[in-house]
Amino acid sequence: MKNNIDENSVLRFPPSPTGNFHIGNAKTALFNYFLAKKYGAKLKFRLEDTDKERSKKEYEDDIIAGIKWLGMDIDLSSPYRQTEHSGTYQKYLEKIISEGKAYVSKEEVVEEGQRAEVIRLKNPGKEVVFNDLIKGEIKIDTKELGDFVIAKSISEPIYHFAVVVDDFEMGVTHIVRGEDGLYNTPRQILIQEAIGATRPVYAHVPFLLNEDRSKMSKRQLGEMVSVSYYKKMGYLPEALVNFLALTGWHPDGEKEIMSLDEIIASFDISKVQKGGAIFNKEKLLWINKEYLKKLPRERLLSEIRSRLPEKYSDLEKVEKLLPTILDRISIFSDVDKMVEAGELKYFFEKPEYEKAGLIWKTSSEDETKENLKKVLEVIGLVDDFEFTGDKVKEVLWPIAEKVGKGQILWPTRFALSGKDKSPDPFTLIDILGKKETTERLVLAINKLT
RNA sequence: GGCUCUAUCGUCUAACGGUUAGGACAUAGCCUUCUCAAGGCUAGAAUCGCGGUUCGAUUCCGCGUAGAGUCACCA
Repeated sequence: MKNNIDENSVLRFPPSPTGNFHIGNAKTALFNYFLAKKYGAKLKFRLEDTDKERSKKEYEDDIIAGIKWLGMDIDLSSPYRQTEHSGTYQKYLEKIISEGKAYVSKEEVVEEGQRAEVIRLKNPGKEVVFNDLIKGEIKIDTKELGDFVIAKSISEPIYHFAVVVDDFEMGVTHIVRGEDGLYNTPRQILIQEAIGATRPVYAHVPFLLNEDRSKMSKRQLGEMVSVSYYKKMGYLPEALVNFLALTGWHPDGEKEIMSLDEIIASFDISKVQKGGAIFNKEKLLWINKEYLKKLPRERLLSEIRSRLPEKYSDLEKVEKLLPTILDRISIFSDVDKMVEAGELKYFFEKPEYEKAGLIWKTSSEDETKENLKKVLEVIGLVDDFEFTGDKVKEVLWPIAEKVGKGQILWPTRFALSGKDKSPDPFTLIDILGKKETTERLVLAINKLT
């Protein structure tokens, strides 16, 4: 289906500031953004803040911060606020009432808070048909809707009416929104026809789903539904954008790691999947790691250092440690986990351990002591000024091969780390340096009798 | 329940009506290794069911089935 989007088109992103920026909302915002950028169309930002009870400034700020963080270059300086256009709604309401297309209706008050009078649209009761860019032709019979309510009073339009008026006033030509809007579309089309608005082109983007295929919810996924969570957890926004683009859409080739520009260039709304997609967090993690690998060293260093405690601040050491850390993290908050698990501690201070840990499974205490002495001796032969893990490996490896690699390498590594699991001894030696390595070996030897 | 939408490996997805149904994540195994991580290689894994149309259906149509969404004086 032709989407007819060009540089004269107007798209929109209209969140209501009644909650934190939802990841599903970010997905539709992104799809709008890809389209706007690709075709040079406008993307207007609107705040649907008519619900005064639930709308909050903090949510508005959260949404704006999220848009910026994701790297969407949208003009956020003067959003169209529904609360600033009440006069406009009233004008249209009065117009269609006077034309007999809507009317003030007397209501029976059943519940508390119900109005005795509301405004209803005179529903022609026809079948509404529209072509959705993603879903295809949709036919819905509006008869059962009856004369539905469009405003609580002449100055209080309800959502559907406000949206239609806003889109018309803003010159919106393409509405790309979440799938939940699909069923709202026919009644909005009816309102459009009543006020004499032109019909925009629709595209309904499928949901992001929970594991059980229900709509992604805070109830099931907690904080994971909020964009701010990903920032907090140290995901890279580029990775999130790449991931979100890939849920429900796929480029022509098999390349999945794509820059924003590449996504924009190849994005095609007609190829968006019709069904929802379960949020695959493992894949997101993998994508993030791919982006991490490509990150400039300086940036990596500063992000990681900012997550290390004060006592691990030795710059030279952290620089040496960088590849080791990078191998073990997918997101920056994994650094926090490493710190908590004590996986970094032994790089900065001497480890504490029981001597039994030093002994390789097929070895004895005596043998271990002898082997460590041997290691110490050999390491002593490597010149101070060319002391690196590789140099040590050159001299130690032949011995390890002769005596048994487990016999030599396990106690060496354990003496340096005090851990069953750690990077290999040469990496440790490289990071620790000659003096510290020697000291730790001596301590280990002295533990053994 | 009415209405609407959806249906390819566990997950995200490719495939003008003609492919040994492709890729990625995850999983398993192997390699590399003293351990862990990373990396490399390999493997298993799918067209929801039944009918039709067609020389030929993952693809088109119908009916089932399953799932989701929606049925406000919320947005």
